[in-house]
Amino acid sequence: MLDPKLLRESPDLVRAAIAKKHLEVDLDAVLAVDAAWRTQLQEVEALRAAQKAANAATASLPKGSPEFAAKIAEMKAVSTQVKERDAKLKEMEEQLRNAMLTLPNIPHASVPEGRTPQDNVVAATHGDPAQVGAHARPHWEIPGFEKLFDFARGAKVTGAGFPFFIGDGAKLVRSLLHFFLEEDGKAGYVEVSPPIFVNAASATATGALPDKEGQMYETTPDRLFAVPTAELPLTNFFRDEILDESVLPVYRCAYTPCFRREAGSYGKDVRGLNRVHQFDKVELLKWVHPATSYDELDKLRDDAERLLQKLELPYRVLLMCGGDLGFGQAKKYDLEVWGAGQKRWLEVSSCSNYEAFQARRAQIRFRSKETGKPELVHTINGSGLAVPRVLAALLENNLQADGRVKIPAALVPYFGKEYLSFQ
RNA sequence: GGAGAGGUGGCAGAGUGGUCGAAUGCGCGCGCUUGGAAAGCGCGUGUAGGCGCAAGCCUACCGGGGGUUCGAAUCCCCCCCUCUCCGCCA
Repeated sequence: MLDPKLLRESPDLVRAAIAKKHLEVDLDAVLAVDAAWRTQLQEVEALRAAQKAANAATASLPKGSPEFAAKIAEMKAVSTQVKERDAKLKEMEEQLRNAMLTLPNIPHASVPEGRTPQDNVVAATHGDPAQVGAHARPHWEIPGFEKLFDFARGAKVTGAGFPFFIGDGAKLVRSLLHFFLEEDGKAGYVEVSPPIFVNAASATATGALPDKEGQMYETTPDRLFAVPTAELPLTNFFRDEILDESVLPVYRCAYTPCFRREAGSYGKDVRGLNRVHQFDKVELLKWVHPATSYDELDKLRDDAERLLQKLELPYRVLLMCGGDLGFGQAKKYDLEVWGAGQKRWLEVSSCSNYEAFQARRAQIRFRSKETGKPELVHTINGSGLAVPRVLAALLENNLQADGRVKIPAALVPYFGKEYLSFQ
């Protein structure tokens, strides 16, 4: 959600933001709703002030006296009027809130212009895609793949996109998670093991509701949502709180399974481990002082990149253009690992600065030492990292002539062996 | 899951349906006092929204939502949470 004051004082900034994100929003309609609401608010508050004054006067009159009775009769009329206008005001408040929710966050000045993924800017490339994967093939075509990654039985037991990981497959998942958490811990992120279901209030505060309602698994009868990312429980940790400025920045990481219904996905995207309904991911999240948020975004991106470097996987960093930015994001980098067999880039981390957009909706603030007043924090998050696609890239890039997969040196202490075998 | 008790400001804790944004204490801030500190004394100390150049003014908020009433922290209903006891259980 945007700052209503910004909308009133600088509507052109908001207009430019909408254009840069290539969204269709009727800003004038929002402004009109806002103006109407303020007029109504002033009317209601004036009436209330009168009502309060009259009530105070009544209190000093002797009960049962003619003056008392007269005053009450008089106030009945005011009361009726307040109720009518107040009902109208509530309606308009709801309208205003809905209108405000249609306004996207403002992209940072450094975000490139552009409409489609083709307009994203390659900010960095690490490793040489051409030099790896001599024996590469799509991971799902590696002989013996289904022994370690059993999609067919997963489909039987639960449904498509819920694979079983078996033997070395399961062990590799566990090794990666352990590796990620250890490395993230060294980088200063405090490990958290959060609930993997959140309530509607939490889902709403981070914007998952109502926008992505159909993308989440929902439980009955309690109406809890299986988390699509640890970002949800993690961000909501400080919901409706005012932090001491001295605790900022707060760095946290969390492993959770992530659940996504992925309605509407199709094609190559969904082959093998590229896109599944349940997957494991370590999420990095920071709550920071607004003055430092872009430095913190870059540092978080470095932290995520370092994981890929240690795994010796080729990857690139995309700076997302305006049109490819999420609704609430001010700036975003995607980390894409090279899938040597599929010959595709696979997104494994999305590092974003939401500035105050999430914080306003979730009411996460800190008390400014300077002003003594509460201010909204900036929130930054990114994966560090998502397991299945890293695993897919590992299989494809490190496949040997003998059909085994070489485990990167950094991972060997966790995996316990230098090779993964499909036998 | 059952029975009971309770949710009030940073914390503790009062509050008869009417001048209660809410006593009092603690904490915190500023000042006085002191050689310095403690104690003591005085003043101040919530959040949000609207209006205003500003000083400031107005409105709302006593777990959340709804209701009764001219008027609700106080009465009624629903929900959430916490505590105690019982049951069940990894």
